[in-house]
Amino acid sequence: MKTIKLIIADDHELFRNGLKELLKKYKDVNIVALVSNGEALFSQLKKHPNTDIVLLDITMPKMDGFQVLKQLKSLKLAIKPIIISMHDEGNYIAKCAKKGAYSYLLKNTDQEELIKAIRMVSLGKKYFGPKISEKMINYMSEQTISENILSKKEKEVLGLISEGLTTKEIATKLFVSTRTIETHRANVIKKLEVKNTAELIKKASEINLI
Amino acid sequence: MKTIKLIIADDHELFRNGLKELLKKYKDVNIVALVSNGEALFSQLKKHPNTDIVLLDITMPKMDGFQVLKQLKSLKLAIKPIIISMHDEGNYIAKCAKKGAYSYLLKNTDQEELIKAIRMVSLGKKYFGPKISEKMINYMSEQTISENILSKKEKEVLGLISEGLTTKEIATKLFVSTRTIETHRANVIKKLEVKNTAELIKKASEINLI
DNA sequence: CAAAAACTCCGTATTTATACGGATGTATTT
DNA sequence: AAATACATCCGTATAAATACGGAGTTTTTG
Repeated sequence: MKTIKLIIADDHELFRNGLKELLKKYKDVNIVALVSNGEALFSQLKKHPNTDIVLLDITMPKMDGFQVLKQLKSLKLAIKPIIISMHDEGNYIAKCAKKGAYSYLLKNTDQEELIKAIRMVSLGKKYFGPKISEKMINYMSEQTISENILSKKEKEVLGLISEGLTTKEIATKLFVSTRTIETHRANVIKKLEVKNTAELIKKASEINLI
Repeated sequence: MKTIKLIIADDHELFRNGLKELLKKYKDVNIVALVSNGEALFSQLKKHPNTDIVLLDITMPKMDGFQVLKQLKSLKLAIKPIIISMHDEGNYIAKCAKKGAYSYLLKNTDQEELIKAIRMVSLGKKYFGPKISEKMINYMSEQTISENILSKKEKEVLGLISEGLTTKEIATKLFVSTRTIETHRANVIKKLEVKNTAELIKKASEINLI
């Protein structure tokens, strides 16, 4: 039986080592390296080019999980990333799926699901549990509201509004007339479906627009 | 040699079990239970009343770490809580210290520091590493600005503003004059040291006031 | 290339927010 | 008992935001 070679990438040392201990008992799994950030992962990948899977955390210093996924995709490496994250927001899940993750597990997953995901992914199949899939679907519907819908200028204006600048100040700063800024503001308020600036800033802050 | 009896409370199963595996090698540590939330912790404490230490995560369902600390304090149990969190914000650290935590560790702590903390705490000593202490001190200076300084009414008004209500609407809702609300708004703006409502909502959102 | 989206600008009227400076009763804390 | 902080209210004036409705110029994209 061929063993599954995997690397664990997580900046939490306790989690990383704990995971290693957990996986020891599975004889078909062979942990080739533990790393604490994306950069370290890539240098390990040079030493172990035939690694099958990387268990990847999203939040890491230097180079986070998203960047890693992007890089892996562009390099067309054979390694299959499984995301292990504590974030169950559709936001994150969708992003990872789009960027080529083979699986997305929460950190409160049980061991059975973890090993199941590892084995499925090692066979080239993708694994997304029912809860995760649901989150992603729910997310898609509201997704349209946030990132995509604001133009660059609108985002810029929104940012300046949130810093306490008035319409006039923003106009001066951006070398346009106040009317332009008023229009932008009005459009952003309409797009985010809020009543006024106060609610706008709250909503923008909730969906990480500022 | 007397063993240190401890319970692990963390809603991330992988982390919980991983931690258990990690601690196995230390013969002076005896894990009596693993739980995934605060409620479960207290029912386990009834079964194991002479537990020495609980390794406690902050973010948990049903009853989070903060609530647990509060409860432990009011019940005056002998068990000593060690917080293991991924949050390194002074906010969290200070809160835990105030609520009676014996130690605060980040999830990226190494094993040596973990066991060191466990052993020190088991002797009744508190352990806060240098980084953690520093964070807490930095936090204290800005702490005054946030929670303590807003009155109940001011917090209430702030909340309503953030929901997009106008001064007039808030006045009607709270059965007071618009002037009162205007004053509240003005005072909150002054207290949080911002220029206007937009920046106010942003800051309030940043420091979790809304 | 053509269509769609984004960016820019204009006017007017109304509503809100902000900046002043002051005052009083109540509750809490020392 | 005295001091402090809080909630409440008042007036005036200015600045800013919001609601209408319209239109020309780029830029992006299919």
